[in-house]
Amino acid sequence: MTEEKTAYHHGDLRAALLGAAETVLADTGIEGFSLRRVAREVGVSHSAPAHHFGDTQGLLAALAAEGFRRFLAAMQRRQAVCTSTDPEDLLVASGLGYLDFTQAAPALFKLMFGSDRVDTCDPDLERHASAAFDHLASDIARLRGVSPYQDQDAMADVMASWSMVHGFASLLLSGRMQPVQHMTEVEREAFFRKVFARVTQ
Amino acid sequence: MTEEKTAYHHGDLRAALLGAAETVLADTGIEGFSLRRVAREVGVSHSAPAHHFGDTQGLLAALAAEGFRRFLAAMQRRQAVCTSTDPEDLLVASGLGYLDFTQAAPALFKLMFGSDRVDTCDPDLERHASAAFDHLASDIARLRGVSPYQDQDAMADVMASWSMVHGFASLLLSGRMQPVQHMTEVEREAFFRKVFARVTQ
DNA sequence: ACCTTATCTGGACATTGGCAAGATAAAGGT
DNA sequence: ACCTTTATCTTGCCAATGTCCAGATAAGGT
Repeated sequence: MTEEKTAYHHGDLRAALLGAAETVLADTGIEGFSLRRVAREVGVSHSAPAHHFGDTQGLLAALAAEGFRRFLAAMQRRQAVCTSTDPEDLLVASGLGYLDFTQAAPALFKLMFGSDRVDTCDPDLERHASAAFDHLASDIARLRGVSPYQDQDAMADVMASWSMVHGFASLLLSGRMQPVQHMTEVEREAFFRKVFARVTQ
Repeated sequence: MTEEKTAYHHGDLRAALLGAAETVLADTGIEGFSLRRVAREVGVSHSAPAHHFGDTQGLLAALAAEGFRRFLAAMQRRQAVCTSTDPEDLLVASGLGYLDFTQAAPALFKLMFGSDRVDTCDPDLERHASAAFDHLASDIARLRGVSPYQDQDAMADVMASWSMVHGFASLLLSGRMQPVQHMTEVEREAFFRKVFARVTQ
């Protein structure tokens, strides 16, 4: 029951499919994504995934949920290595983590935010997406001293910083931000800090 | 050679296909987009589009180019009805035009920025995308009194405002901006002005 | 009139997602 | 031990899709 011996009952097909799905996604992009290829990659029949995820939407929703988990982790990681305790620096750190994620897993990022192929009603997905949003909200709460959920100006701050970093990342990925496209990683980070500063004052 | 009589030689198949493609795109989304359905909609054989656009990528690239044309027009329209001559107001007007377009043609917008299914090397597409970018750059040039192409701070301003409005629009479309989702149109515009003000100072 | 070129049709093929029926294994109750 | 139930996976099937290819049809130039 360990590996490669059992023809039937893979053991942990669900996880294996998710892993393969991410590979395929990164390889072919969302539009070229194929459920059958994922199955082939894992070495199971073409309709094996159905039992675990229902259909393609289901698999992609699960993958997107996993994406949001890592997305949040990326923001927290940057904050963890941030020596400062200044709320503004911590917000910037989150922004940098945001960018880290989009650069490391562009296709996954597009899936999470842009795609029509995910079941956005998936409760697990909703939960993890909300968790990521809450992280940003708490960054702003720390910065402004008031919860965005109770103060409309603070909520506008949340939306402003979120829109900024999200737009920056999206444009970068879509290849339409020519002047930034050819920068080195350090240059890009410096440039982002400069841009992001316009919203954190 | 006017209408519906000629079986062969449709007359203006290229334009008809583009029109139908937009309808199909709005109807099924990018991922559900089907070349054969576009052909069916127009009433031609399934491989008629190939001669005009090559393949699906080609058609979608042409559609995206047309999208950028209208995208620019939407920004200019808002500026045209803007009574003020204050550079800041004019920039905000562009932002509102940006939003107008994304709300009016969400699928087209996603195609233009998010999709892997368009041939991004298409020269016509490149040209119109650049024109839209230049419009924003000139808005900033007017506001800062210096061309972004010659001043890195001004370029950071361009990227900041572009990222902001683009992120705002994208998040709105992806349905992940819950607090703003349920606003009326006027509320949303007021909120956007508030958010966007954070980048125009 | 003839030839060239542009435009469109129709058939073919591999690939895809989803469905239904069946095979195989694990678990659970007696 | 045995039998039943459930979970898991396979196989065969279907309609739909994108792209290629050979041809049919029209338009234009000579």
